[in-house]
Amino acid sequence: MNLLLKNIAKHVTLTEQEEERVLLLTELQTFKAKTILLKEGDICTQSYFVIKGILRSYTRDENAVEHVVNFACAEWWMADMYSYLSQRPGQLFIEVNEDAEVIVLTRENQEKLYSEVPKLERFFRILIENSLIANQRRLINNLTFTAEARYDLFTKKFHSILPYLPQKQIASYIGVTPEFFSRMKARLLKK
Amino acid sequence: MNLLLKNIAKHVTLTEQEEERVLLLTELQTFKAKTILLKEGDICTQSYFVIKGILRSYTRDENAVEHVVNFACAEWWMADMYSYLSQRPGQLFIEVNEDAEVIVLTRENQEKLYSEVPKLERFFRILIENSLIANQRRLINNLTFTAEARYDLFTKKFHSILPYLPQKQIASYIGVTPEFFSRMKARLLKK
DNA sequence: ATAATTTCATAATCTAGGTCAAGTGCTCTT
DNA sequence: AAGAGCACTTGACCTAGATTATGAAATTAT
Repeated sequence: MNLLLKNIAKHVTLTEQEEERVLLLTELQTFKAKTILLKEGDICTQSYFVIKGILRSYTRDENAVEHVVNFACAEWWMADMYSYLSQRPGQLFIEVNEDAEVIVLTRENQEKLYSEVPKLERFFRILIENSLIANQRRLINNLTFTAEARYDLFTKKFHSILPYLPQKQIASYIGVTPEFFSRMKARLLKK
Repeated sequence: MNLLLKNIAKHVTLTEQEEERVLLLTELQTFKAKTILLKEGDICTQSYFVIKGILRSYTRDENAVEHVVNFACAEWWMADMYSYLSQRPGQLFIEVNEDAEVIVLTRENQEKLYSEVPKLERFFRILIENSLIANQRRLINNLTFTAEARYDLFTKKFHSILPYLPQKQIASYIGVTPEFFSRMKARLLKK
């Protein structure tokens, strides 16, 4: 359970009482693969800190084609940030890719934590900042790199979970069809 | 000058003394079109709140092709967030598109404001949150929409400054070549 | 004003990546 | 153990968008 506390400790130092509060206001839960934690149109009332397993977020376009937005493995957070922050219906699905153990933090409890442990304002601000930076970088990468280069970056970012990801999901994340991805991989192996 | 204060007031309420501090720690500056405020490799030590005119950020890829990352017009912030937050060399250029009047906030003064006016922690957190949301949405749009649909979204987001933007920059922002963009526009006019 | 530079349009050709379709092996039921 | 469904591959064909090139119009500098 203290993986979350360890993670917080990387950015701010809490007293034992403050750590106590964090433990009390979060909850460890386990989910089987294929469980859907959030659907399009839902309001995202909780965020997930992954201890074990893999989560995945995606949207469906007007042709019902799924587009993977992100994966989260151990020590990553997952939520539909738009919906979570605005408390309005979002467009993301969040699904369990591999049997998972996650720490659940409700929006409500996060607000409580903000007032009871103000240092956490700083912690979450840093999280959001990092998330923003990662997003901007990915946007730039999508604009400037070819599918092959994007795949290369992907393998670096997610190498620890690579063998667990179906390649149609990887294809979707980097923005190509599964057919093209399959061909591309075959081409890369020849080199 | 109080456009910034008005903007802050949308999210947090400051006392007169606090507003005083904000005014003292920021500075109004004017820049001619084509001025380069930040270059690739620089450390971004200040962020800009636009009062008048237009700023633009972009990267150059390995073939020296420019990719527009964003535009900022009145009441928008502009910075290389990666570099600004991490204080490490960034990859963005920031250039003045149209003669501009901007409020400059240095990283240093922002830190001062955080400690002198803690409410601003909240203000800037909200800014970053909104920025993250906008970015994620754009990423999803790029993955799910065609160039034509992306152009449509662009005109909605930037309609107020549309006539001032060279179309090669618009093309770059939505991720197509100027030639293709020109033909696409001609095609759209026929409808 | 005039030269120089930049922007925009149009056309011909090319290619990264998409679509549709068929077939092979998996895994998961039951 | 048999079938139903997925995930992946491969092939033939298609298209959105890139590239290269050329010239006209519009800005900018001299």
